[in-house]
Amino acid sequence: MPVSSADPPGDRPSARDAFSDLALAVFRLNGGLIEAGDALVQDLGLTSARWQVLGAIALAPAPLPVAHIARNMGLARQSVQRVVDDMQAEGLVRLAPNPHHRRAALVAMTPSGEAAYHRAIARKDRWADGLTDGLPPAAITAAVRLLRTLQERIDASHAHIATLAGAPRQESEE
Amino acid sequence: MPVSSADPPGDRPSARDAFSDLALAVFRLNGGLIEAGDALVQDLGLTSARWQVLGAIALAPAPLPVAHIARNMGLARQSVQRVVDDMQAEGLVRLAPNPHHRRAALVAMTPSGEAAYHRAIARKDRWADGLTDGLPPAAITAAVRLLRTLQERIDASHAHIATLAGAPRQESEE
DNA sequence: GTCGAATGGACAGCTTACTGTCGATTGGGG
DNA sequence: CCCCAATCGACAGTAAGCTGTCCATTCGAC
Repeated sequence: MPVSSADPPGDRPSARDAFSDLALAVFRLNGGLIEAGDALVQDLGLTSARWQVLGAIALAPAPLPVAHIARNMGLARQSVQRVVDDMQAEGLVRLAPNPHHRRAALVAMTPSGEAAYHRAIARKDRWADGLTDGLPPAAITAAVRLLRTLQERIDASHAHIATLAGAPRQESEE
Repeated sequence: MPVSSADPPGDRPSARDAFSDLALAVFRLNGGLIEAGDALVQDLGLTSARWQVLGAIALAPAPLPVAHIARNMGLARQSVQRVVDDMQAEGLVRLAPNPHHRRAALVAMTPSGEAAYHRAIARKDRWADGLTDGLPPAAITAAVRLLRTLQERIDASHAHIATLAGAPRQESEE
């Protein structure tokens, strides 16, 4: 998405500008988290993406097929598929036959995958302790709630976006 | 980065878990914003990435070389370079000679680039009005502040990460 | 029982970020 | 004055997301 203009001249910061600032902050933090996550687990044979997939596997009560994992993560099937293929080739994950569907194998961690995942979590926890030191937990959870609310509204706004983008004129006057 | 485990059993949500939840929310919202931004400006010949680069150009008081724009955006030079090349090929942006450096041309918007950019902003504003409706602006700015604080701490934590990742043992005991 | 929709994987190709390496240009220290 | 460090662009290659198309499998409606 976009870039904010400088916040407003004199008055209260409009929700518009606050939203733009938030979008910028999300883009930057996304990059920072991925970069830091990669550095944190690099020597375990993991990356941020692999770690996230392992997390989705760990979170599920039973092994799932790739497409199901992708749905849980909010990603496209193929994105997860490639990561799983790579991890399978390196022995972090294995594919178990699915009694309910012949082609849709179930993805499960190997012992070495579990070991890497747990070491990753331990590192993340110690890292997070430093990052959140002195920040009120309530502030963090409030931010999480706000981000999730926006996420839900965005997911629900596809029709509105089509209107805004499709409307031939009328956008010159906002 | 990672995935949270379920939030804690009975007690207060630990900052650790809140942090994991925040990371997840940031990943998802990042994806949602990019997707929505792409849809919003698609017919203008823009993408979220192009729009952000144009924003960085618009924000600067004077035209800048690619490497400088990239620094301002927190991205790698090459990422911006390719987007600029594409936009130049399509006439959204033009390269002006740099009096101070023969090879480092200055990037400036063409009139058609400016037009697209302003239409994009108008759409974003109307979209943002809907998304933030009923949300207290203070909540948004508070979230922005939190995200920026974390961003700064992450940027400053590279040494710490190296310690956590490098320390051969000791991570089994957190 | 059969057909069709929903779901899943495979294959191919695109976008946007990254990295590393190279040569060109500039400007400052000795 | 010269050389070195910093900066910039070019080129090449990687990671991680996306899309679209195709075929296989399953399951439910009829």
